[in-house]
Amino acid sequence: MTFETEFTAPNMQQHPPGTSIRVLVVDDHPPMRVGLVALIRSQPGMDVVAEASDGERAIELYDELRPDIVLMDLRMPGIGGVEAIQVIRKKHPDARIIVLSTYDLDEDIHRAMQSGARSYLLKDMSIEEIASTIRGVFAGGAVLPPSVADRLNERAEREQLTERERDVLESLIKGRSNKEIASSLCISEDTVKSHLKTLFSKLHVRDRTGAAVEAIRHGIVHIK
Amino acid sequence: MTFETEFTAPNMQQHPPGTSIRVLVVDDHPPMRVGLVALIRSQPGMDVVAEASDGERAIELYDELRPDIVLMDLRMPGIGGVEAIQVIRKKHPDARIIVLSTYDLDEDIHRAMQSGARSYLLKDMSIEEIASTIRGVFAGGAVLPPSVADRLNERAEREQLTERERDVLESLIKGRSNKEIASSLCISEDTVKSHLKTLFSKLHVRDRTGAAVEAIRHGIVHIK
DNA sequence: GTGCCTCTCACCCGTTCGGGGGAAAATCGC
DNA sequence: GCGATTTTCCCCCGAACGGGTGAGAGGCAC
Repeated sequence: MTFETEFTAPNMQQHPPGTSIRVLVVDDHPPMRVGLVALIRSQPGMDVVAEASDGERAIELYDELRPDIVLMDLRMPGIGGVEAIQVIRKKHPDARIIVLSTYDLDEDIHRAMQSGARSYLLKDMSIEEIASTIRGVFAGGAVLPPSVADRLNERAEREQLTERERDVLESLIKGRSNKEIASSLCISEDTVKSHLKTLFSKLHVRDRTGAAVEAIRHGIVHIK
Repeated sequence: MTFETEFTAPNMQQHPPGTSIRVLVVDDHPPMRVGLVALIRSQPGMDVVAEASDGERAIELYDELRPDIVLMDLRMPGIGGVEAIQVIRKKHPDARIIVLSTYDLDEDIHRAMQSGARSYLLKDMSIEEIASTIRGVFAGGAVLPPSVADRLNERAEREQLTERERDVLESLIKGRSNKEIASSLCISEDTVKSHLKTLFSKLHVRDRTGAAVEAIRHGIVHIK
């Protein structure tokens, strides 16, 4: 699986005169919402039709308004961005959703893209990049800025964890010993150690502490 | 050390007609800067005199413009917010700086306040809270919204780590064994174990993995 | 079927880790 | 100077951990 890098130039798509790209903005930070709305309204041929501060409201507003583009933050209270994307795309497979995240947590990028997001932007990008990505996605493509495509591919090249390995990892981060992980997952301690061995080699670490740090660093497991 | 909660009502301070509260906005995320600027400009008696996207530029601009208020993000590339606050306050002890952070990482709150920030805001706060805090700090007080004061006090009640303990903790998070930590800090392995014992009890964990997770969770040590 | 992967479990063995003590310097505030 | 804190080091010891190796059961693909 490789992500393409067809980054579009600004204004590549001329929309019909009189109509605008209708955007739904979803972010839990009020000043960020103000910024995104101002940014979009300042662009010719673009308008904000609604704002939401969580995933649940975003789903409602999508159903109601059918915007052309959704600009979706990932980490939000309640229903997060990834889940909201899944719900929206299930009902509306043609929904065009662009993920906008603070972190370059590769695991979240991956989950969002697999859930059907068309593009992924980081908040440290310029307003030009953001605007041109909206135009590009509206024009129909899965538009990714080069830097993001690189990160996605880097993530894709990383070794995948199995479901069970993830379970062990989560349990480990809760501070449990091998014995406790075993009983919480209803398997033997030897099996836990077996999973840990493959886990260490996949994450390129040599002990549980390294595994915990690496998992948190890459957003494989969320704490907080 | 206890932080007071004298949260001010909006518009508590009437500034002289004709003059405005001159604000410097510092944040590395372009859309967030747009939002903060729009938010401030929309408030009567407030204006943005400049924007910066990193600590270094913020320091330059403060020297040049002497704004009434600095709205400062903490996590930025290059010189971070805490260091920028320290530099500015050293030259200008009367500088009024408000920290604006995405995370409620208690350790960063604490460092920023100890470096001389007058108040601390989180990005999930409303534009009303942000505006009224700017007015309050301009009026002269150290204004903290109640929720933030709570978090600060919670942090203050937590047990303090000594410098050496912090060194050991950082080294631990780099994935080092006790022996490696010892040689990297030029002390004996027994000393490392001794520090770890007190570290575990202060952080209320029982092993190095728990210590690593807890340190990252509370922002005591930054990864990434 | 044959292969591949995942999940499960087992045994051995050396190392590391963490808890329990104790204690001597150095630093700092009062 | 005196007490508190910090930093340094030491000992003992059992439990936990991690590496090596092997292997059976189940699922899926070709």
